Amino acid sequence: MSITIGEVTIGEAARLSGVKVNTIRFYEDRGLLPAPPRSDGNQRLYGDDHVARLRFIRHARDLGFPLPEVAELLDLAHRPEAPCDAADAIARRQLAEVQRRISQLQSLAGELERMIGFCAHDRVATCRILETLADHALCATDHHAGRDATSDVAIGTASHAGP
Amino acid sequence: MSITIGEVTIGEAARLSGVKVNTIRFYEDRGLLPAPPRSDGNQRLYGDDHVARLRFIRHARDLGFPLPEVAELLDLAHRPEAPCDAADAIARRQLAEVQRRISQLQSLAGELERMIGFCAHDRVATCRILETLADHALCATDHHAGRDATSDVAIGTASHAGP
DNA sequence: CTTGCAGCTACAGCGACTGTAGATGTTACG
DNA sequence: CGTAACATCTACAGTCGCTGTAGCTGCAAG
Repeated sequence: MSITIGEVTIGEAARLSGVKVNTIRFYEDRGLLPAPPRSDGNQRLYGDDHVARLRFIRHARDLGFPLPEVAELLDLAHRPEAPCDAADAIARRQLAEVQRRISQLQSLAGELERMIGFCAHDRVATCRILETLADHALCATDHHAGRDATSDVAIGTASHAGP
Repeated sequence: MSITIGEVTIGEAARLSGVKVNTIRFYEDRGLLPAPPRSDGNQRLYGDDHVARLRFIRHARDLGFPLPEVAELLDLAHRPEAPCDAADAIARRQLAEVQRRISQLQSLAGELERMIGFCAHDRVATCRILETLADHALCATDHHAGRDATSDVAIGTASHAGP
């Protein structure tokens, strides 16, 4: 018989996995997806296992795992007897990273909200948003510089002071 | 007189602004910072206005504004008579983007927490983390594909089905 | 006069793709 | 069977926002 069910082209694999065609080739190049057999006309032919692997990669990527960690997870996934501590560690590391990014973004959102709330919707000259950026610019690096910044510093296109 | 106070080298400007030397040159290249005058020995000489501008850029970048928007904000900042709606719009756009990223990351963290919570800390064969990735891999793209994925798909190195 | 750091230009590299050019393969229609 | 339209092939450039490097030159101190 030799029924090779589910052997699909790269385009079909892309459709089935939700990974773009170019990205599939990219993953192959990076060793995340083994090189598939080719047709007579040199076209890649993928089986269900490839497609499943692509979906695994896609999901892991959606969760924010960088490619090296995705590779690690894939590696673990096909060694069923290995202890799962490693996978746990990777997931926890990733969770910590994600939480770090969330709190970073939250303080950032808070500052943006404050900026927007203060905006008088008048002229740029009195715009709190730009003032905030300029003011913070002046004080944000006090730990770098001892010099007391004069408050009349222009943000404009630095016209160079004549010699 | 022609007292050109505060003319500093690039290294000093870096220290004062918190922007790295290479990054300052990069910003100049990208048109965010005007090319400063040079010394006899061809070295850049920055004034207070340049340093203030660098601090403005740095703060805007810290808030996550991409460079083109930073450029827009800088543009606005030195046109004091322009209405500040544009700055407001940029800030609001940025806030929306940040909030979008936060909620994305939060659902992501939720999923990671669920994965980790379910982990039996046994063998990979029963590891919920890897199963979650594989399972979701199988259902996550149902909207792409009509084909009902068989549940015995291996994630392992796609050994190609013989012809 | 030498030492050593700071600055100069120009370019390669990161991560994770995306998009393109130009050649070939495959398929549908007449 | 021909042809048109589309899919795939390889190979490489571009994206973003830097960072780091190599191999120079400038400059202040001892």
